[in-house]
Amino acid sequence: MGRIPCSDKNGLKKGPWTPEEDQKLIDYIKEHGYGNWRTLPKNAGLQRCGKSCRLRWINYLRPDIKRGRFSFEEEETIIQLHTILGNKWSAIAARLPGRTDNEIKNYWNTHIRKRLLRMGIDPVTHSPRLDLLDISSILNSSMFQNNSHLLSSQMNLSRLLGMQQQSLLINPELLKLATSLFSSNHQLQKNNPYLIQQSTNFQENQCFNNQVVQNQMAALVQDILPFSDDAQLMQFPNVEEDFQANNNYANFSTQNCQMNDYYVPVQQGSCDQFIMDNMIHQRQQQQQRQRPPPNSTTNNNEDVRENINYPSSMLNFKNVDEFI
DNA sequence: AACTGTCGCAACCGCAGCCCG
DNA sequence: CCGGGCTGCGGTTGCGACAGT
Repeated sequence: MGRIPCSDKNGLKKGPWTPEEDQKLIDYIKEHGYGNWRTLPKNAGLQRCGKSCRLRWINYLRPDIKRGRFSFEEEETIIQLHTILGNKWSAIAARLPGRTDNEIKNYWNTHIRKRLLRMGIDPVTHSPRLDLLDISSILNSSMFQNNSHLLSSQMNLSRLLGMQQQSLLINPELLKLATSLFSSNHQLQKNNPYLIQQSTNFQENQCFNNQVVQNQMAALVQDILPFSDDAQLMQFPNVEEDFQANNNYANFSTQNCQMNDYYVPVQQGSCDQFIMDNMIHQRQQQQQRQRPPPNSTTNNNEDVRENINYPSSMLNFKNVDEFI
């Protein structure tokens, strides 16, 4: 595998490493440790450049390398970290013991990225991609009918869109984005069996989905009217309060929300997003316990993965600085 | 069986940033 | 401050494996 070996100007070998070369590098580093990659190949008796030696060691020969397929938890972690860090593969790898930046990068490009695209999620922004839904069908949608405060949000947005009709017509991309965000709640429920169908609490999901849409709508309004007071017309209710009151989720602190192994201090205004993230995390853990054991067949695991739709909140982190 | 297209991944390339004289 | 050397990172390449026809 890899490129055809070829010698460069300095007569150094390139291309795939042979087992003999690997052994030489391993033996040398075991005895002397690594460091000064420039002089290492010469000292180790290798016809390679230091860069190539370093890459081989870091990505393949290191004893703590974890080989094999990424676990579901690792996959989730990669997506979450990518939301925060972007293509900072080395930073992501630092939080995944035994995995290299190269491996994570390859896995992202060959698996996760494609899956997100299939789900209609932009792998770069982690937001729903623009679609071609008609605004009228969205505004007439019944998605908000059972939720009074969301209905008022809808009315506010309708008013807003009316006021901004001209600019939206001028900028069709914004119009598409608006329709996309309105439709995302419906799509979440329709296309997200992972999240919705396996839950025992529909109200909980409804609350979560509404929050996702509200957050995105709020962001959209800021995009549409970044310098206008009209943006203030969009007054989204505090779902966190509503949620805690109705569902007794007292274990979610408004000051510190646990995310995986991190305790993340967050600002009051954005904690609701973390609460939703936490809900998803707990639900995932619950579902994880219900999944087949890891030694079940690869095909089964693959089938499970291929049917997974990642919750939107998983792809929508806030308080990046605090998390890092 | 032969051909073609696609996928996965190891390895390379170029650049940016850091360090040191 | 400046320039050269070194390291590390992210993007890209290209081959082998595999699936589809």
